[in-house]
Amino acid sequence: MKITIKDIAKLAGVSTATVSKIVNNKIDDVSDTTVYKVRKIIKEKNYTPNYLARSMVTKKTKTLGLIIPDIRNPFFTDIAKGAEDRANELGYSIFFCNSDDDLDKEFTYINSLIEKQVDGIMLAGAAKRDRDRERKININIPIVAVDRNAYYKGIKGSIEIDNYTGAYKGVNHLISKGYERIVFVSGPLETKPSMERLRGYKKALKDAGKIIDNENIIVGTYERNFGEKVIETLDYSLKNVGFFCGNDLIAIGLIKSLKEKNYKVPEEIGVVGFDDIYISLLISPSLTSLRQPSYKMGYESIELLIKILDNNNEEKNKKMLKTRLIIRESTNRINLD
Amino acid sequence: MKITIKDIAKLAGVSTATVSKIVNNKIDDVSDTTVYKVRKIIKEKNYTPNYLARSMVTKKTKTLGLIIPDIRNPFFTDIAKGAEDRANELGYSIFFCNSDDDLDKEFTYINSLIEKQVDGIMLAGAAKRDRDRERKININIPIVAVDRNAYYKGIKGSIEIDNYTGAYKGVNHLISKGYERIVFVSGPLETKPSMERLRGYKKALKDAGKIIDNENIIVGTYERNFGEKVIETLDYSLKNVGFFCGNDLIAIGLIKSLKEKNYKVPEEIGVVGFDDIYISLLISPSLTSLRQPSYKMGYESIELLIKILDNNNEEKNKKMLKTRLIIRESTNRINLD
DNA sequence: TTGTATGCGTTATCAT
DNA sequence: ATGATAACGCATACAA
Repeated sequence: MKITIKDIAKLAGVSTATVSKIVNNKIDDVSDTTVYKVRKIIKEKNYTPNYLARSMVTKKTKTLGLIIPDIRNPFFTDIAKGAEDRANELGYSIFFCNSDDDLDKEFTYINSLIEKQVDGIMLAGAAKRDRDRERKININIPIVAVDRNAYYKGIKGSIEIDNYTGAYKGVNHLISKGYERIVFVSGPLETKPSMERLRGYKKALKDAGKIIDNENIIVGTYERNFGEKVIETLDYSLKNVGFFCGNDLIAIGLIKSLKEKNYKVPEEIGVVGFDDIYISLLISPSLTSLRQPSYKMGYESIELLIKILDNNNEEKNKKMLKTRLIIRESTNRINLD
Repeated sequence: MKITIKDIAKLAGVSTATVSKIVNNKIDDVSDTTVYKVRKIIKEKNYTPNYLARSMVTKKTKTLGLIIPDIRNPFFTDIAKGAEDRANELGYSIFFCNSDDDLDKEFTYINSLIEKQVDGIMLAGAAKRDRDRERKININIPIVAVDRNAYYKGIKGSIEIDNYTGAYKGVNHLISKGYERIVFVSGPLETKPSMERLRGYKKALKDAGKIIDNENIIVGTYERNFGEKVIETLDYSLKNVGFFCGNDLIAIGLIKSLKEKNYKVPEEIGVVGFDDIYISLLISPSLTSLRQPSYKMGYESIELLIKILDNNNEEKNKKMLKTRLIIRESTNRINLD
């Protein structure tokens, strides 16, 4: 039988109200002696409050939901780790949900999280969105969107990456390395990151005096599998082509297929990824990529979410973090300019 | 204001008791007409029960805890994914915890999970254990141990891998490929998997008529970093050496350092990993490894845990899964035998 | 400074 | 077949 506040009250010869105050540190008008006495008994009896009962009356569960599209993508794993660490530091627990990039599954999870009365949700949304359906869902708890876009009513803040500048830097790097045709192997254009990267890609081409050709924009999913298949779909020569990829998984798949076809990377073909997941360092040739502060994104998203919950959110609830170009072997050839 | 069972009762002109019965499908002695009437109103009003209140009285939260050592290791990521999928299918939510292979952190998480009244815990324990301290913790909910060993009182079942046979197969493969000196680069020997693999390693050597030399057993952590440093510590020639590694991360680090020192893998040196994480396919040379059914381990652990919760656990609560040797480039040389 | 009483939303027991 | 009511463990408004 678990010990309750009543037991403590009886043992201490005080009321449950007094014990409750002491447990919650609202001891402004409780005498030092009773505080001492009760604390001692609490310690002795190893009493811990029942969270469920507490939540019933406070309407707060100290619990958050975390929804990410793909736990197998190290980028999201890092986000999750950052989120978990910060939540833990602030005394929150996290319900963990994997949407598999499926909006319906995301809906289901959101409902289930609301039923379980989480205080808030941190969401990296599924790729394909549906503005109308999302708007219809009645969400009365705050959501912080991270990385991906979403349209729920509950969204009260977001942590993003400067994808536009990141893409610009990556494409520009390929151009400066003398690759002639620059191909963008994009993730789903429904996602804001992809849209922004496309913008950056176009701007970089434009600034370099290159023409933008739709033939050079290939759209697929954020999966390695897509990267592996991509060259099969191209009907032009891959001589001196620079590939700018939507993420590292795509780039890794692409490099794999290029090697199998005996293309030389980086001599003939350059490849740039996005995310800088740790595998990118390990493959051969190692991958030039745009490093995202993924752990930080998770960490700060939870921080923002809890700040919103505490209503200390006078500051703006939108934050944009920077990327950094990490140059490795996959583009490291002598500049032909 | 959220709608409650009382509201439904009032609208239907029945008691909350009746509504409760219908909500929980205990309708043996409720008339069809009231069932129909109440169900209709529930649907109209979009009523969902308050889980906290329900849990207060049923003492069940339909919530589980999942503790793993390292979310950044794809092996555990896969376990987590399997766990989440099965929990979701069975109507449970998962609190997700990362112990960073730190026993103290594991303790803290277990306490916090118990406070949050999870129904059970699935645990892949931190590497270093402390039998005495573990035994002292009073745990009144079932724990299923997966992969790693642990000594808590609450442990009611386990899902393991046949590490002994796996190691035997891996070492035997190296021997059959003609590598002369077989070195075991082990993870922490406090973990049962490492102990079992050591047993398998020794048995394979013995069966091949080789002597067991402690100089050939290097112990470290399950991290890539350890693998990268390992050859620095060896003072014998690496000519024709076969490395059997405690996991793939170690093997990947080892291969990286071997390449940097211009050793030829697999011609001069063979490397076998353990886990077969997906990166092993992508590095160069690709890694021969022992595939573990990691997703399945997570999936079945949750299944077992919930079975124990439901008291349908007449079957034995211990299961041992098999490994499979996946041969790739890192050992693929012409047999010198 | 302390205690009493009520309510949070549900399930379960026992009458009716 | 249905309903009244206690109980779960706590926080809080208000009274003392």
